[in-house]
Amino acid sequence: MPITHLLISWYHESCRPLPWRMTTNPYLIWISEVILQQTRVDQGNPYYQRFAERFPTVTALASASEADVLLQWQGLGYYSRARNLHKAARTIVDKYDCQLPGSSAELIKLSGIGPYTASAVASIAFKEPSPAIDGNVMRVMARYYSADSKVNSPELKKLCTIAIRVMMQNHHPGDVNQALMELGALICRPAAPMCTVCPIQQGCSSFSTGSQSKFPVPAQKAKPRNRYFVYLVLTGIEREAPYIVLRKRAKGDIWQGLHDFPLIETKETPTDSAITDSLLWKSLLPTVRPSLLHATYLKHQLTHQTLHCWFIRQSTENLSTGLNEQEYLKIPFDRLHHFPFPRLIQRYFELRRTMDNDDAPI
DNA sequence: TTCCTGAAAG
DNA sequence: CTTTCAGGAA
Repeated sequence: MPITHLLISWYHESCRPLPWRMTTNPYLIWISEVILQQTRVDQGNPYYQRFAERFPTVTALASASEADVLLQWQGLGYYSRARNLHKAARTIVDKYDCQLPGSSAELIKLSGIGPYTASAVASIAFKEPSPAIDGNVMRVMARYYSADSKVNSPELKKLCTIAIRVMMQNHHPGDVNQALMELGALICRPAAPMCTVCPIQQGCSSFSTGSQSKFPVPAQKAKPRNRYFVYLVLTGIEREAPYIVLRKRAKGDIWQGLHDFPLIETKETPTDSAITDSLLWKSLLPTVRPSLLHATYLKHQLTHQTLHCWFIRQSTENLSTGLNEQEYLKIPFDRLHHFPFPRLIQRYFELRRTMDNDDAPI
């Protein structure tokens, strides 16, 4: 029995009944692929369900505001995926007559669709024989061929492309792509692969020499840089309603389009005097003396940055001057759930709720 | 190179 | 408990 047959038979018997496998709707297949980029199935699944319900068509997605889309995406990370999804939906409505383009060559022109997603969608939705090569697939192939090229290298991608094209000659391209990804997720896992139940064990070079753990050869990883954030958590009461001051994050840095608090960033571990010296503190609270010792500290790890964050609570009664209302938003507590926040800020809110363990959400 | 998070590993 | 890891596009 040829290896590809064994793989595809295994896939048809053992594939998980995931919601996006229950549809032939190219739009929903696209959504699921974007959500699953850099995201595990268990984490992405509930997001897919809610997203598909809230935005059932390209038109629905294109009609929504970016903030609405980000709100649905809140907590998933890599928020550019949500912004790009929204942008691409508008392109599809404006330039493609509300229909998802039917080839990988056209799909790849859309925001947020790269070689992997273009091939995945085109192969699954349109039967195009285009290999979809992600980290899972590269791991499977590197082990199968004991390939020395590093993960993500052009060499390894080329090897994958050629081998998978051959597999697609006698099988549904979407099944071949999904079978390889499913094998990588369920059997040929990063650690402790389950070679004893692997459908393509008999052809696997690494298995034959017991060298599974040597492949794929890892790429070198960059070291994260440290950043130091001092957040001012300003609360007050206006017209009997408690509010908190938020700031929408701008372009050119992390979390763009999401919300956090007025921020003092320092180059090194902040000191109380560094805070009083900052422009923001001098303009808002020149008579108040900050204490980092009494601030809430949270550490937050991103791919390329380690954030060290202190949260200083102040009542806005102490404010010397008015806030710039263009930049800073006074938001009543009961409207906070309309705003998308990064996980760090959600964690801060959760922490406050636990510490106060009473009525106030802040 | 840069973007984020939750699960896994230590 | 803290740190590392997995996962594509621009």
